[in-house]
Amino acid sequence: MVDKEPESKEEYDVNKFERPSVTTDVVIFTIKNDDLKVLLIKRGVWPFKDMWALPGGFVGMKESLDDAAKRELCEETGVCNVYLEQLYTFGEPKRDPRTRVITVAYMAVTNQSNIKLRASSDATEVDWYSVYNLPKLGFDHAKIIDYALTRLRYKLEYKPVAFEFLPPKFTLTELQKVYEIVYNKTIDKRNFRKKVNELNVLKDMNETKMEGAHRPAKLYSFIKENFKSVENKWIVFVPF
Amino acid sequence: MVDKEPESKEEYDVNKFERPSVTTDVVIFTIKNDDLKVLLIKRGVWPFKDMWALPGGFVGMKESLDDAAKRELCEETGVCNVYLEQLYTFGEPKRDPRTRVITVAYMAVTNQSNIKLRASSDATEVDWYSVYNLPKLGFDHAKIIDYALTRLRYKLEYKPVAFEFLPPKFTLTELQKVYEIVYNKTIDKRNFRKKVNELNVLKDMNETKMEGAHRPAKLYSFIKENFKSVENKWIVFVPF
DNA sequence: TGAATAGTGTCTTTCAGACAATATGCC
DNA sequence: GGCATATTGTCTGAAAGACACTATTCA
Repeated sequence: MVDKEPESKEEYDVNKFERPSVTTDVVIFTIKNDDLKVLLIKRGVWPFKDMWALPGGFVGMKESLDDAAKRELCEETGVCNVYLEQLYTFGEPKRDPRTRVITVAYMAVTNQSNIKLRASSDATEVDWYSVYNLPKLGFDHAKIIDYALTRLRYKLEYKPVAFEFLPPKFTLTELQKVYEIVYNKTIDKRNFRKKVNELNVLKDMNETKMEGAHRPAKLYSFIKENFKSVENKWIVFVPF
Repeated sequence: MVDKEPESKEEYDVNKFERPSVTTDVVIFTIKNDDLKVLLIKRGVWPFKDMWALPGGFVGMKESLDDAAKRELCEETGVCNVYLEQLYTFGEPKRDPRTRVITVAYMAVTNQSNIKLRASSDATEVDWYSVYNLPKLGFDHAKIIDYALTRLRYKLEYKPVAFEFLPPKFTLTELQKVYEIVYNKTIDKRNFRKKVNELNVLKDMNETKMEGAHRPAKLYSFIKENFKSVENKWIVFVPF
């Protein structure tokens, strides 16, 4: 016996096939205490109860993947309105003990100030951890963070993501520190400034920042419109 | 009334949440008649019946995403055992008129020889189309192909994907043509050979290929083990 | 020997990377 | 003046890019 082929939405049987669950998980980076951190939540429920994991959750039937990632991050951690990009989709059949769960991983970047963490019902604790010193993680989240770090380093080479780590006004030393911390290596100050200058994407704010008994530093802001990724190459310090 | 929190797989209710469908779609590239082509199928069923679309289909509950992409490509088109990499996941709520369908897009590359196309039950026709002259496509598949082409060009800069377009033994002119066709621009022959030579990834097969009344060309093969993407940069002709 | 493609080297320019002294503010 | 960080330019080596002639085969 052969089923009649559906010819419209009304005739289409949505329950014909068994379906997996789809979640989003977000690796959110920030810089705090001169260290690259990711936000983790301590799970309050089975599976991996009491272990740390990435914020994330099920995708609603009527929301886009981007919206789901945004919503989950905001709900679970209080981190809202940040730079977000899709990374990779992890779908090994056994990666979640509950059922078949496919997760669309996202990467986010924010500056540390103005972020007030909050714990949700699913998470007993929320905290920043150094990417170089992670706790034991549930699911395949260690692999996801590893992937996100590779992407972050790669992305910083050719897109102006570094500014997402900084407040709207920043000094050149602060910008350099972002690269140094993400790449975990020191950079020559003169070469750095030479390259940044050639890009013509910074606006001198005619303000200075003083902190300590030394010469104050000029403050700059990033002019997004001036950035041309096709014509100008972006800063490349660590080729992969 | 509050549900008891599940503490094991047995207590977990997989049907608590409504779930989307998940598919894989594959953009497979090849070079044929000096043109970059993608494989399309003419849909035999609703929706988008009689329009062209990417090969793909629903992910099985017990197969990985990579396996699903491989299987669908092989089943629907007869193209099996090829280079495959995950691209991006498209999940706009209205992208499929049947129901909520999230698709994990893949990119594949193969050489044209040895491929015998076959049509499956879902497809009335299977054929190669120039990426520069595509027919009207169903779903958001035009966007997916566009994304794939960008990735392909980018990937060719730093990974040895070009060889996937070629048979095991090839001439330097054939290799150069791959880059010229993918980037849609001409390359200087001497500069190309200089760069390829510096990479030390080719083995002289001590054979020649003759076709026509002119000097025969040497045949080479690619030595995968010699390729070091971290130390050596790969060929970069068209920076993005 | 003419037609067609294979194969080869030099020069110039650009950019990355190494490198150190002066400037400015606070105490 | 001492301390701490900000700011600035030159030189060198490597690699990209422009460019043209000789070699080999067949008809």
